[in-house]
Amino acid sequence: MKERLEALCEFVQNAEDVGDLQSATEQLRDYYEIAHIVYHWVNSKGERFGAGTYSQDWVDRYVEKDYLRMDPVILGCLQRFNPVDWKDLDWSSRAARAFFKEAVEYGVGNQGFSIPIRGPAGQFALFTASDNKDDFGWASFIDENMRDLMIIAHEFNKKALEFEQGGDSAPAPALSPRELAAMTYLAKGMSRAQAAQEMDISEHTLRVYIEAARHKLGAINTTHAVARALSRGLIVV
Amino acid sequence: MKERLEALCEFVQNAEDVGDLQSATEQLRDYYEIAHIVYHWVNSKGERFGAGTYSQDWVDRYVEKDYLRMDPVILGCLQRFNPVDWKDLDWSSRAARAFFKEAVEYGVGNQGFSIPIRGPAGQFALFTASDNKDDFGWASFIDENMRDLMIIAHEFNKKALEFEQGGDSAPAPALSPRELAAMTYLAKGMSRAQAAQEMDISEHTLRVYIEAARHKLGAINTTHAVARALSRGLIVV
DNA sequence: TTTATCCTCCCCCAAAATGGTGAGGCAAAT
DNA sequence: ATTTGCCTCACCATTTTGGGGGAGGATAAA
Repeated sequence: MKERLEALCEFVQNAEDVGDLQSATEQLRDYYEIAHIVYHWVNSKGERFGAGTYSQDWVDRYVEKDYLRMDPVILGCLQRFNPVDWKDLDWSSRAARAFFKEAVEYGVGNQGFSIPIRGPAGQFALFTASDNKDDFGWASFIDENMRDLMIIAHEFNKKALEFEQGGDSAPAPALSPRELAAMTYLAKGMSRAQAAQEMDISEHTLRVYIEAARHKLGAINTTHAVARALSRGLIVV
Repeated sequence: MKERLEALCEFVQNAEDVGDLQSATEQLRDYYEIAHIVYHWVNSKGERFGAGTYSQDWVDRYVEKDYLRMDPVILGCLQRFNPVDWKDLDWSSRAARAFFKEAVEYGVGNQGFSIPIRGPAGQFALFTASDNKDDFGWASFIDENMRDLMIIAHEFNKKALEFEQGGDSAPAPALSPRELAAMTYLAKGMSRAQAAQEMDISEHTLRVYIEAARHKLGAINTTHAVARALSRGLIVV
């Protein structure tokens, strides 16, 4: 059985387009003998992609109702690091319970397990397995397969990132040390005067760095430059 | 052997303080028979913690020289999603090569493998294994153990997050939709006037959002607020 | 139902940031 | 050896932000 999983991992690794990922989710679902496997991600431009085995009806419904903005699975995972069982999410609001009821009606399954994955520049993805099982059966399934699922989720995400970067590769301009320092201090909320004092240079000089960084980053003002430097992982606050 | 690994995973899971994580890195190093295992992380407040087997001399040297700001491993992983072999990083600059040379002299090892891990609220961590090996030996070590290392890294991070949240829970200030929109437009480089136009509200109203966001985020100016919103993953540009 | 949060609008004025232009010394890379 | 990039300093007028105040209506949770 493990060999089959290896093969599936390789299948994901060799995927050449989103269709292959779609196919991979179907194979995984069959392999695990559960209701659904879904992977979807949001790239740094806020565009969404998905591959999974949910029925088209449910996907349409989901998009139509803009459930993404209230789905407790999404909201919960956005604030979490570790994989989460759907049972542990916040279903307290009326809207959330109605949503869950509807999801079950559409065949999503009454049990679910979602793995959040984050990349640089705000990339966020979710890998989900769901099924109809009782609590005990689901718990033992998760216990047994969680780690494999995490590895597979990782493979999916690697691919998703490849596809994204294939689209347009931002060469990530390098900033000089002083420029980085300037950006860092500004990101910490210092004024130019304060940052200049911290760096022990004149405010005029500091401005030169800021402007240089702005140009390199293609930013139109300081806030924009700091945002880009952060997004691209050039500085850490 | 696998059982031993399981035991180590459990050891990490049962860690009660940073000292236990430290001890875990030592056991992992011995288990894998390599030079070093290091885990270090930056929490949402920008504080750094670490647990690992590097010599105190090297750690002191690293802090003293503020190598964090130029270490190609850190810089590279901040821009990456997937685990990376040190060989694949950017060592082109003179400073980077000098740094590497020095690191080797301090016994860090000439080969390394680092796994970047991201959590919500801008949490960022790095799990690193390093050793002295030739390219082939290292490659086969990585090939064989990468997945286990990823799982272990995940366990470390789970613990680190627990400790952080245990210390003092930063309640993760939630911004309202309009506040988020305002932050997003500002992060894109728009002026208040432009953002207001984009949101189809008066500039005065926009200012209310910006100030509300500033206060919620504990930021002292707009740039700071945008930086925090980005760091904490509240907005994506 | 009450309470809380959000959304929207308005005033004034001081302080800070921006944009454009210019210039010299120094180190590294080609 | 020449070019390129980095670090440092300066002035001007204009635009943008920041800080303080106050107020009404809608919506949603408790």
